[in-house]
This record gives sequence, structure tokens and C-alpha cells, in this order.
Amino acid sequence: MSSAPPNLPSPNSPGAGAGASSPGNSPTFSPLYQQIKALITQSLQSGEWKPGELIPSEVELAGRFKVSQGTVRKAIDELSAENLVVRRQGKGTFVATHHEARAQFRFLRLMPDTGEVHNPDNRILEVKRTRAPADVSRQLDIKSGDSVIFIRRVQSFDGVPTILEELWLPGALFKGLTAERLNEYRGPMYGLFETEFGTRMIRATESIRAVSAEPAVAEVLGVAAGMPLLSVERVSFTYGDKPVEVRKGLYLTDRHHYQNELS
Amino acid sequence: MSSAPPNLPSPNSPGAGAGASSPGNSPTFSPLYQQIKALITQSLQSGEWKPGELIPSEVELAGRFKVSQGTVRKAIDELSAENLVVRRQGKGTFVATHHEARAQFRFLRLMPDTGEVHNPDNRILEVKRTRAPADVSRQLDIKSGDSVIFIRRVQSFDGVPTILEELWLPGALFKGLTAERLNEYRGPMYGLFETEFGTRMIRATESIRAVSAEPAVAEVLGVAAGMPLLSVERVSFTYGDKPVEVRKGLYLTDRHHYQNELS
DNA sequence: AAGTGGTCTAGACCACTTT
DNA sequence: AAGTGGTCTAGACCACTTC
Repeated sequence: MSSAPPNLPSPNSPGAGAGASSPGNSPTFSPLYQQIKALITQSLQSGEWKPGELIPSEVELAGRFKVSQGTVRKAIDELSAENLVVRRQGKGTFVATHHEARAQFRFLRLMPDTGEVHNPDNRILEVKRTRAPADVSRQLDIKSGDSVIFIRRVQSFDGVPTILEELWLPGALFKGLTAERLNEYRGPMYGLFETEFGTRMIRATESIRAVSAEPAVAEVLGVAAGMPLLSVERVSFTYGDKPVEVRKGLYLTDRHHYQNELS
Repeated sequence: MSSAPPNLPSPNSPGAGAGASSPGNSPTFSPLYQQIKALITQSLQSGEWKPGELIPSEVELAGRFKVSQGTVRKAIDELSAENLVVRRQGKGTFVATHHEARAQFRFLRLMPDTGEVHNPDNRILEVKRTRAPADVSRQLDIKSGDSVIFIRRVQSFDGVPTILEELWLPGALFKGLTAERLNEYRGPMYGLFETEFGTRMIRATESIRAVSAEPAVAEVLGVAAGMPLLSVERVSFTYGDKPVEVRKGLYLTDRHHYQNELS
């Protein structure tokens, strides 16, 4: 294992020469555990350890990086808090995956008002390769007019159409994504993205508003035009805070609600 | 080596609602740092250390509880992650308070679409003591018909009425809360609750939907009836997961949006 | 200089899972 | 029994703030 050792300034020679150590932009050394965390994140990003897989034990990583187990532990603690890995006592630490109920609800906040049954159904209306609209290309941080995959779909619960969604994905990352593959795939869409295209969503921001259903939208959802709908605009990010999905959803909230925790 | 593991099986305090719904078995011994965390939380709850104040140093707490500093540290780490305390290097650890910009945005998620100026204005429409409606009393975990304080207010930004809110507070906890005190108070409402009534909100859940503005609502907000509005129903909790506020808000989202982070 | 939180180490033992 | 993560300790030193 090569594994470049951390670039720490070694315990003996702290920034003695730095002088005044003004609060400016001097090359501040990050804590050891942050450097370890960055190294582990690199291995996650590069696919050295794939979603669902076991990563090396704390002891082994400590040996590899030439630091104490406690330092590795603190690094993994933070990765665990960020939902990049999952610890299981006695078993080891695993790369987080969207193929688990655990991760599902982080990205689907619409809950039925009563009961628990979902009976979800996913109908793909359209998949095409096109050019990114200006606002989407800006949010995806790609050049205006770059190729993107556009997806339009309806999600129903217990047979009731509830979510109409439009997605834009960078074409460069999702070559070969077709309606057929989307339709035959079982499980969450982010699971497919992660296993088939090597792109794992780890974080997202959402902007929520109330809007009025336009006639075309109302027809798809089977409601009257003018019906109030929840508009949810999401930008999802993968490793390195790189945006890789724009999603605009319209939620019917007469029997469901968007659940949020403030803490 | 200390004499004996100070494994006190959790000091059973009456009403301290240990009912954290932990799915585990009953008499499980919790880790030491969890017990320390519970003790510190008790001191926070009892007001021994008040919001904004400095709590004893880690070394002092370690001495008081007869454990190592590392154990106290881990307890405070979690309290810090839960926003109950705030650490400041070199200064100490402080009890979190709503009188800081830092805490404001955790509980106000409505952001202007452009710009940053807020120019907030708060107009109290009504304050009265009444009996809790059935749904509110259920959410506040009080007896149906118990006395509650009811508040109705409008918040404007840059002179534009944007939020119409109705609040219900347990009467027992907020004796003496009047429209006058609400009007003359500068700063966030949760700040007033915390300093004047000793009740600190630490967590909340929100249910969000899209609804249509009823005529009476539309008039207050200065929009047309039928305008789509964001309905935000919040239940806030204080220490021990005790619900102490029900808040039903209607947000005008044509120039603002509800911002959320999925992580 | 003294006090605080922040980092790092080394070692011990515990709880859980698998062999 | 062996391996993993989880807890706890004791001590050292660093970074920051205040005196």
C-alpha cells in the first residue's frame, strides 16, 4: 500500500516559524483526523470501496495511515454522522447505500396523513436526451446547452397519482440511461444511479413553495386545474459537493404531507 | 484504575420521562457518558445554568462526576450536536440561546428568493386565553379543554404581509403572556419564551402542505382568495421531548421559499 | 501565565458478531 | 476464540482567550 502518509507537520515542529499566525489565509494545518477523513472519503469517491461493502477495520486503517485507532475513529465518526458510512458493532463499517430502507426516507419526505401503507407505483412518462435549460445548467454547474438526460414521471400511492416529477441529469454521467432501464428497475431511483452509473447522491437542498396546478399538470394528477400543489425543487450533490441532479416535483398534499424535522 | 465502575443505573427521577422510546430492553445499562449527558441535561432543564451562561469546564465536571475528562467531553459533544450547548474554544461551553442569529435560522426556514434584506415586521392580531381544541390538546399532550394561550399574528417582510400564524401555548407555562409584552419585545419570540417564561424550544416537527387561501386569510395577507399558500404545522418540544407549542402558519411563497437541507 | 476547549496517543476492557 | 466497533481512562500537547 502506498497510501501517502498524512502531511502533518509532525508533532515536534509546530508552526514555530509562522510568526504572528495572523488569522488570515496562512496554510493552516488541518487536524490529523480531518486529513484521515479526507483520505477515506477519496477511497469512497474513487470506488475503492463500493456502496454496501465493508471497509477496512479501524485497526487496519490506523496501521495503514500510521496514526492511532482513536484518530481513525474520530474520522469515521464524522463520516458516519454525514451518512457516508454505517457502523455495525461487531461486524464493521460499511459504505452507505441507497438500497436500504434506512436511506430511503432521507430523500422522500412525503408521508401519508394516516396509516402506513404506501403501495408505491412509478410510471415513467418520458426520457430524452436534450440540452440543459439555462437555470438547470446553472444549478448543475455545467455549460449552458450541455447535454442532459430529462426524465418525467408520476408516482402513485395506493393507485392515486400523487407526485409529478421532472429530473435533469448531466448527460456525461448517465450515458445509456433509458426509459426501459428505469422501468425494469426495482427499488429507489438513487439505488440505480449508484449501482449502474457509479454516482451516489449524498446531500440535497430543497426549495419548497405552494403553486397552482396548471391544466396539463392537473390532468396528469387527476385533479382540478387550480388545485394547490407543493412545488419541491431539489438539487442533489455527490462527493465533493458536486451537483448531479436537478429535480422539480409537484406534490398533491390533500392526503399526504411533507414531513420535516427542525433540530 | 478507579475503585469501581461508577455504573449507576440511571438515577430514576420522577417525571423525568426517560421514555425516550428506546426500542431496547428495559434494564440495560447505558454508557457512562450517556448518564453524564443526562445529568448535564437535568442541570440545563432545571435552570441551574441559564441560556447564554457559561457551564462548568470539562475538567470541573469530570471532577464533580468522578469520571475522566474524555467521558465528559463525549457527553458534551452530543449536547453540542443537538444544539443544547455551544462550545467556544478558549472560552468554555455555553448554554444555547435563541437570542443569537445562529439559532434563528434553525426555526425560520422561509427565505427571500433574491437578495438578503428582510426588514421583518411583526404585528400581533390577537392574544387570548381559551380552551384547547381537541387536536391541539392532543398535540400538546394536555387534557382536552385545558387552558391555552392563543396568539394570532402577521409577519411582513419589506412591508409585504407574508406569514399568518396561529399559536397555541399551554396556559400553565405561559401565565402573564399578553399582547402588550409580545408587542414591546424586540427579537425572536422564542427568545422571549426562554427568558421570560423559562421554556426553551429545542426541537420541532413540521408538516407541510399546499392549501388555498380562504377569503378571510386572503384579506389579511392582501392576496386574492384561492391563492396557493404553504401550510406549515409545527409542534415544538422542550427538554424531555415535552411538546410546548403548536403553531399553524400560512406562508405566501411567491417571493419567498421554504429552504430545506436533506443530509 | 493560566484556563479553556481541541487533538492525539496508548492501552484496557466491554458488547456484539462470526468462526 | 478471534475480530469488530464501543466505551473509558490517563496523560500529553496544541490553539485560543483572557488576565
